[in-house]
Amino acid sequence: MANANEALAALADPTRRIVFERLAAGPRSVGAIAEGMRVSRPAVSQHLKALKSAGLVSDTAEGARRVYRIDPAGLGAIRAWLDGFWRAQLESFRDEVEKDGESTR
Amino acid sequence: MANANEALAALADPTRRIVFERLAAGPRSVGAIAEGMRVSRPAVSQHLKALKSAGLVSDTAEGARRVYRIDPAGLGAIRAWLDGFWRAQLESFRDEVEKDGESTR
DNA sequence: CACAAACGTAAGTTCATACTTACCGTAAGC
DNA sequence: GCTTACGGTAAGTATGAACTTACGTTTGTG
Repeated sequence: MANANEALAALADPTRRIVFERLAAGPRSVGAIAEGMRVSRPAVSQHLKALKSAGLVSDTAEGARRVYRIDPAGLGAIRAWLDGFWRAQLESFRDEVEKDGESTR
Repeated sequence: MANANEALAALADPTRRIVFERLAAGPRSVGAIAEGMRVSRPAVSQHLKALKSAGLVSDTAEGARRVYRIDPAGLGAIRAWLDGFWRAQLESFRDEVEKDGESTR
């Protein structure tokens, strides 16, 4: 839980990113998240399960409803993974400065 | 090209992450990347195509071979997207301090 | 105590995509 | 001019996963 691999895989799905971005605005219940979305509420539940397993969200029982909020752990894992690449990349740059070649993007 | 969505989707695949991580060690040809991997060389080619479309790698023709290297643009897109969440999350934290509830991870 | 609301889960379907083999173009070596 | 590396692309297949509807469970309400 909260490893970069699973977190990246979880955020790959567009619908799941929408769910996640809605939670960025503040904690919400499942129904509130699903409201106005194009997928059914059970679908949102399944996405929340995946996000939770990836350490990206956490939930709290609040009576009959269940409030989800963003868990910084998952974000942190991705950020750490990313930072590793930044560093490696900088070193790699330093190793081979001055090298041309038409980069075909 | 180089938007966070596509970059995240590209890095979701485990095999593609391996390819990407190999490139983090330094620029390599397609054959060199595929060497020792469990998938065929054409598979690696297809993954490189996806990574390139996501702005995560760039390639250079070097005689008969084609050398791939990491493109910082894709990483930057993800990082920017991530930083937005960091900020939003901090504000959201500040808004509702002091709130208990057993967080069931 | 019955009914409604909120949510998770099971089962099944459908569509995406990661892989394979086969083929084709291009650059280098004899 | 042939033949051998190198790598991209086409076509076809199969596994996974993102949905749907249906159902069960818990809480709150009359």
